[in-house]
Amino acid sequence: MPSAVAKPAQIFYADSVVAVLLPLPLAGAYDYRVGDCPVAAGDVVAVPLAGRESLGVVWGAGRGDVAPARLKTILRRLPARPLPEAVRRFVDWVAAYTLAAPGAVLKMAISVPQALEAAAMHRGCRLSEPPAALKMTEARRKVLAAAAARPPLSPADLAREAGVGPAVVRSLLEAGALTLVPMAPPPLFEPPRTDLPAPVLSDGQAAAAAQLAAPQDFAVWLLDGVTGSGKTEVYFEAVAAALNRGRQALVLLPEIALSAQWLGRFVRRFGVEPAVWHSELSDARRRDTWRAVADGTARVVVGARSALFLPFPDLGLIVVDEEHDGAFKQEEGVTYHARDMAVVRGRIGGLPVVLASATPSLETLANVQAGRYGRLHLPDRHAGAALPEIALIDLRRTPPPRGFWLAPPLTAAIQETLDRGEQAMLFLNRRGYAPLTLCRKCGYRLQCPHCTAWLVEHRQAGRMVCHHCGHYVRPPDRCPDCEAPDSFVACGPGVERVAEEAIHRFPGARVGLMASDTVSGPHAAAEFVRRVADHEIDLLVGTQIVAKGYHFPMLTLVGVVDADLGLEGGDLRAAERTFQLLSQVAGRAGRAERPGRVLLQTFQPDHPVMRALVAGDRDTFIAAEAECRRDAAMPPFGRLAALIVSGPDATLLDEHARRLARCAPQAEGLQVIGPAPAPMALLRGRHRRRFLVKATRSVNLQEALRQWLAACPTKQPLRVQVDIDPYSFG
DNA sequence: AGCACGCCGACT
DNA sequence: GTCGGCGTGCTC
Repeated sequence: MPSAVAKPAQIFYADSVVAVLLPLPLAGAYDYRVGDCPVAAGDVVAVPLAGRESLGVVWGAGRGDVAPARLKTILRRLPARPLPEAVRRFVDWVAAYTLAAPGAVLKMAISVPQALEAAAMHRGCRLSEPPAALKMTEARRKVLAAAAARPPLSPADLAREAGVGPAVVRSLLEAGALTLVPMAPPPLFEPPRTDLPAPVLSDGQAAAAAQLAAPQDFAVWLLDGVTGSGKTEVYFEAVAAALNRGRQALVLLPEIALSAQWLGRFVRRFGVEPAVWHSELSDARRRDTWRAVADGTARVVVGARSALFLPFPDLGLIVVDEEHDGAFKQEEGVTYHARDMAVVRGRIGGLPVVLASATPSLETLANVQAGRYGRLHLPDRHAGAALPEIALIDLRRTPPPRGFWLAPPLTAAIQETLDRGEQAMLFLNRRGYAPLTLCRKCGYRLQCPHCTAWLVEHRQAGRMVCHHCGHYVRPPDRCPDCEAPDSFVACGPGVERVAEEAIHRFPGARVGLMASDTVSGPHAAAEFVRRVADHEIDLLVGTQIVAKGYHFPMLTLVGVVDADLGLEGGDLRAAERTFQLLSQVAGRAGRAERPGRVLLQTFQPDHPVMRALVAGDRDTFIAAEAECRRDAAMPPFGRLAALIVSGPDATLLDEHARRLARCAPQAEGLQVIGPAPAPMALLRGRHRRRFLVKATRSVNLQEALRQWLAACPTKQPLRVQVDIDPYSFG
């Protein structure tokens, strides 16, 4: 169903009434009268709102449910490109699906107010008639020569080109030897080149690439291949094909800040950097990137989940890499799953969507089985590299020495690896020094005042930190409860403690610690990755950020300190997620010609996850998981929504939760469980209760929830948050 | 999301 | 007697 057939946009003239969607959490679009300037759907406009001015987007004809006397008139049309129809339909669809206010979803699409105003005028330096008495210097000569040889450049660029300081250009402008003339802004993104030599693909890769590169309307493909099988090269060919058809392409990655290696691969294939989109962009960069996407000069965007809401006028491909990754689920504000919404965006835009993973989600595999998605399988590691050998260390039989966390078989393997001059990695998905700190006299634990959580000691930072709200305190000198001095003792390992142990056990080795709080920001991460790649680090200790996408040729041993960690807590997806995470970590070991080895420390060597990892038998494990979910009518075989009610006062909250329970929907195929304390019963100072709503696939879950919430409205300061398809719940 | 309106405590 | 705290409610 191609939607590329452009309908001529309806134009609304003076005095007609249009609906304008405002980027606010309102129930719907507001009607406004059109002023002297005609507008069309998608136009960005400024409108009066409660005595102020707000931006908004013309959404269509007015709804006519507000008295004409109350209507206000659109103030002006902004010079931004109109929001494409596909994006507007996408906003409506996401709002209806997630039960978010349409305006709240629109806000994600026009989150860059400065991008909507006229672009600042760019000025370039051009040679003018030199004044008679211009004092000539070497630096000035260089600048004038540079200016003569080129089209106008900005003063800063001209100075750089001439190899002089900016003051020289300024003085020449003041002297009148150079004048500023208006110029087109320099392009921020060069068009990617598709004519560079593509890497040599294996037969399997080539077949998959050919399938993806073929012209197609909406279709979803699972690109299923083990770590190192060359999925990236394959989807790059799909990107190249989209570019050759004159379309834009979007690649979603779970952790954009950390993928300097990914960018390097892109540059090698396409000769230029793609446009990058994530939350840490500077305001100016964000504004310029948004505009470049809207006007089509950004041909390829790589970004985190929010890039899905960029105003692509001509999107021709979406790739979701590591599609199983939980980071695609947005949990705050509008709760949506970027992988699922990518599929929706593809359907609306009539374009193919590629979901790539070595360990696809059960949801995606179920869609493959049902025939909704196609599957392209890459069975082998590229260039004949062997898959790592995975073995278990049974902590019941070979425990570490008292007070240590690395068992003898693991330390022996690390020593061998280091002796061979290779690198090893220790993985533990737990930040800080120890997960638990308590008073050895009275058992007192330091708790976060705003959350249901203990404070975690971060020894490097000298703080006790809450991992949920960021609250921290200095470690107290004496127990706040029994006042015993220096009585706190760390229980269990965090990465800092494992790093400490590694330094102690392997005195000659250069140990590097990588966690999201020890390498802050993209630059620090890139520098750390470079040090590992250049073998300035022998033994790498890290949390899950080391599991994502890096590949270090000399890294041949991966030790998982606590493979059981993710299995605690009885979460629906605990086993699936542990399998995915440990598979991904294991994939860090050995590539190219050096075989890798993975050792998992576990107390549960018979657990299906451990057995599947050792046997390399993903499919049997997934089939068993799927069977459990089917029996329990849980996703992807049934539908699920979570309703979190929160408020500062627990008593008022419980009262309202009981009220909600009384008017809970009762329907065939629909079951409401709760209220129960939410997994974080206190978060950032708000108490939380949760309902789970289970439904069969035939039930209109959104409609049932809408009616429920309408029948039992929630008043400030209480709040309800709806989470359709919740991802994690204890 | 802002912003005004409105009703109860510490100051000129 | 006022200034101001933020709870509540509205914006076409």
